[in-house]
Amino acid sequence: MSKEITSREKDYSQWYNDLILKGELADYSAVRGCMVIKPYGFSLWENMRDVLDKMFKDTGHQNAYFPLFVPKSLFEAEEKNAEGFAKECAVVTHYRLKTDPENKSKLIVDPEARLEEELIVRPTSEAIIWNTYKGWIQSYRDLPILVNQWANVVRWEMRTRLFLRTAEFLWQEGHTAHATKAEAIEETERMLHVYATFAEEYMALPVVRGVKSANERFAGAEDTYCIEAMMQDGKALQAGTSHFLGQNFAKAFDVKFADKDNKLDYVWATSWGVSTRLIGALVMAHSDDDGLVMPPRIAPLQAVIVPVYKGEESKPVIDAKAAEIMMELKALGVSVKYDRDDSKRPGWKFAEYEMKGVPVRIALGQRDIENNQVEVARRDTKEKNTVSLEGISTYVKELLEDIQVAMFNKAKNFRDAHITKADTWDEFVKVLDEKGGFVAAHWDGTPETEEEIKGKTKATIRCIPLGNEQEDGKCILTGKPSKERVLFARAY
RNA sequence: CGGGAAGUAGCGCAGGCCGGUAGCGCACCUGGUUUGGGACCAGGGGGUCGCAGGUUCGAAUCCUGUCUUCCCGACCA
Repeated sequence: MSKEITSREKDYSQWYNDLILKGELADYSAVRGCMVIKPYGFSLWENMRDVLDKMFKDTGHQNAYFPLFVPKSLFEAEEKNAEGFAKECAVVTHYRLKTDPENKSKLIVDPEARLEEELIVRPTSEAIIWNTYKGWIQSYRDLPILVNQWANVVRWEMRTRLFLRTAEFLWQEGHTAHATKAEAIEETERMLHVYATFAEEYMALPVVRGVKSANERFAGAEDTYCIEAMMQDGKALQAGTSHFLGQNFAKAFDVKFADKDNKLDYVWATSWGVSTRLIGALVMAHSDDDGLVMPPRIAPLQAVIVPVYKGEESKPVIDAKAAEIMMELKALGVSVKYDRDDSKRPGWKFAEYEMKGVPVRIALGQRDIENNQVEVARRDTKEKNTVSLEGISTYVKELLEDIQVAMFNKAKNFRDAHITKADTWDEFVKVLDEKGGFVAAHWDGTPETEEEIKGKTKATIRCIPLGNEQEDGKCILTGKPSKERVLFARAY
């Protein structure tokens, strides 16, 4: 069984790659660092997108779309933001190819078609959006602007990994403009909580809500809020960020508004995003050595019915019963597929749907029909039960909810068991090396200390949790006084 | 971007050192028997060896360059 997947213990990285490739979420492509998201993986993304999109709209946002290209002069306007991304920008310098005079079958870049101003392929859209907002905002009556866009962005990463870090990826980026600082901060926090709710309730992924240290802050932000998740190998993964941008972009793009007293002030801004990286988080948080495990609420397929034929005459009987069950399940809003492909045997299908993480499998054979029952298997625990056909659809519907809750609890127990307090340097290093996970430790609050800890251990401050307990202590490295513990971890 | 490894049929691999025109398993196609955890029998199709040059009578094999991927590192909201 599962002969095709490398076990976590043997090679965690290979296990992850195997799941993505063999679970048919994505493929490598001919372009360095760029992947093909396959239909099954894209279906998962669509489900995530649909839920998030509704949450954004329920909190007052509208979708819009801005250009892929950003003129260099706009890009460099907000200095810190530009600096932060400069090293990983793809740049368009020409607008035409021509036939190679030395080889008619080849094309070359036409040296005479150089752009007067280079275009940056967006690594994020603050620049082009704030340049646009300048024209949209004159008075407080134009505020707030609550806009989101679903888009692709490009960051020329040195080293890529499927879903976790690719040169091009899909995401959403919300960009809002507000009349007051308080309102912008409120928005930043609201969207962080939207992300946390989505991660926990739909992806069954427990997250820590927190604030980034200065070192980890988004380039151009005053504050970066984040949700941090814990993977099965004990490494942390940033699953979403929400930024309070202050007036930095308004100043860089000269976006002012007149308040009720006709006084001019710069607009306050936020931006927030989650990406297809969440799929990587989902894979690494829930899957096992037999394949993917999909949380029911966003699973591309929630249930599959596998017929177990016994002779030619059993086929119409089983097909008819399966059709009944399908109808019932669909009526309850369960996505279900009947796999009557006769070229594959049941055992093959069992393994296949386990690989793809389909939450519930129903095996239906002649024997079952005679006994008015089916065999129902749940993917998360591999438990199999014989269930009466009476009320089967309700049973499955409830089982899907049970699985959703069980997956979250399992991941949360793991996460909670991997938050370890450390009070001495030796202890700190030992936990990182031997156990992994988050280490809650005191820190003197300086970027220099964080940098030094990173240099020594590869661990960074993942976040300062919101509502963090205040407690006097001494910095793990310098021994200087500290008022609270922060969460360190090695991270993706 | 530095170090290491790899690229031969859809997938996984052998062949390469000692150049002579490509092989195995799975998958695929046809027919049949099957079907409660990756079925079996018989017959059959498919690749010119990542790409581009070079050496040679002849290159999967030797040489050079290049592209893609994996692992480690540096880098990275």
